[in-house]
Amino acid sequence: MNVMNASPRRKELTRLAAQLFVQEGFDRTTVRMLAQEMGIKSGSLFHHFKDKHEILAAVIEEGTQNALNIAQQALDDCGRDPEVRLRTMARAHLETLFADRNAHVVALFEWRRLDPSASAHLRHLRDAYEALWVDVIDDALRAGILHGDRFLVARFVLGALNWTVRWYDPHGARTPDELADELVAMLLPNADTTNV
Amino acid sequence: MNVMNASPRRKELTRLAAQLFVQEGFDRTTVRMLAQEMGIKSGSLFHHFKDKHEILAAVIEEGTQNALNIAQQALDDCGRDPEVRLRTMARAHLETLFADRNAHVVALFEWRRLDPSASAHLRHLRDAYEALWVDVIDDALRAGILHGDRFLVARFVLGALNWTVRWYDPHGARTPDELADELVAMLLPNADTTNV
DNA sequence: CTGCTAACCAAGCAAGCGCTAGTGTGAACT
DNA sequence: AGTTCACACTAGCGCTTGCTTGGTTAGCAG
Repeated sequence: MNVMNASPRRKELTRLAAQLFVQEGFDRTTVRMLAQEMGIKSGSLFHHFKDKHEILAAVIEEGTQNALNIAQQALDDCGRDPEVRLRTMARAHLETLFADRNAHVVALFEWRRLDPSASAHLRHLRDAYEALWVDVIDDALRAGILHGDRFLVARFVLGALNWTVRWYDPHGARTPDELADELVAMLLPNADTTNV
Repeated sequence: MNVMNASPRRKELTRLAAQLFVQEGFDRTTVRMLAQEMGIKSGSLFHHFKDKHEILAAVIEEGTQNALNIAQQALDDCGRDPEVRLRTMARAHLETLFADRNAHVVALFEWRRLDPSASAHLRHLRDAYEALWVDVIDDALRAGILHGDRFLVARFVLGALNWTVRWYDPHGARTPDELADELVAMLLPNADTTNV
């Protein structure tokens, strides 16, 4: 079941919803709050979305689909060198994470509020994204610049990156790209990228 | 303001609350559900806790205090070698994370539902815990077995470890200790700890 | 026996919740 | 000119929420 954000109006509403979901959390965000933020009355909201859960699904789909597109594009453009691909992927991850910050925070922390049907569809999207990572990490393992179990390494790296939404300020001292490079440098101590 | 879990009755109620908060999330857990799980009526609950938010604070305090104690103890017992200390800290972290799993999952994902007064007190506890980590990582940096910015490395490592609650099954193939060792091995490729 | 306290219960209030039903309204198409 | 349709509104239903109130019970100290 594809949720689809066809109309531009709906896409805008989804963006606003994402912001509120981050501020308040899904459960504490009422349809009346959502409607007010959108400049309409609460009843009108159900013309665009069949129920509150569909709004959540729309938010998460939007963010995940974007992440997938950006990562795919970045990988296509960056050549075959395993170290470069690893760095590219880390950069792409943080780039989306802070470009679509609201949508991703919702995806990471409100995942469980999805109803089962939407959850199944969105898990496929997320798995596709994770597969890109496992692929890149596989290359790095074969090249001998990383060590360990492929899935384990992927999850450790994704964990470290996703956790950044908890403490990193994108307007602070470091750019997302620098942050990504620092993580890769920590993992690949043979390269002399101990700058910054 | 210390929340305190003085009475043993209250401690038991806190443990049950943690379980429900994990299952349902704080917002979706009603006082009636909590009361039923505890074998009492919803009104009686407010004899033990002044309001629902105090239950959340009690859960989080319990878990964080435990983590601090365990880590402190483990560090006191493990000598001065930086690599050993790093491994010890990672093991201690995963040990608490899955021993007091419910309390920690709540602490990680329901943090924002705390009211400001409790939040301030508990942030101090958490900062004290994070300080232990920064200390250990400082040693590792000075010894040259890790590279990068001290806070950055600490947060990447904590991110990778905390994220494990999302995918790791403590009853699966790997013990928490093995998991911790794999992470350290990934970070310290000079050591030949690529076993398991 | 009396007085005190911790622990509990029954009943229910006021507020807020997601969502529905029925009704315009103005722009676009026929 | 008539029809359609996307979009919005008003009003409120039925239910659940956190929490309060006033009272009961059992255990224990003097």
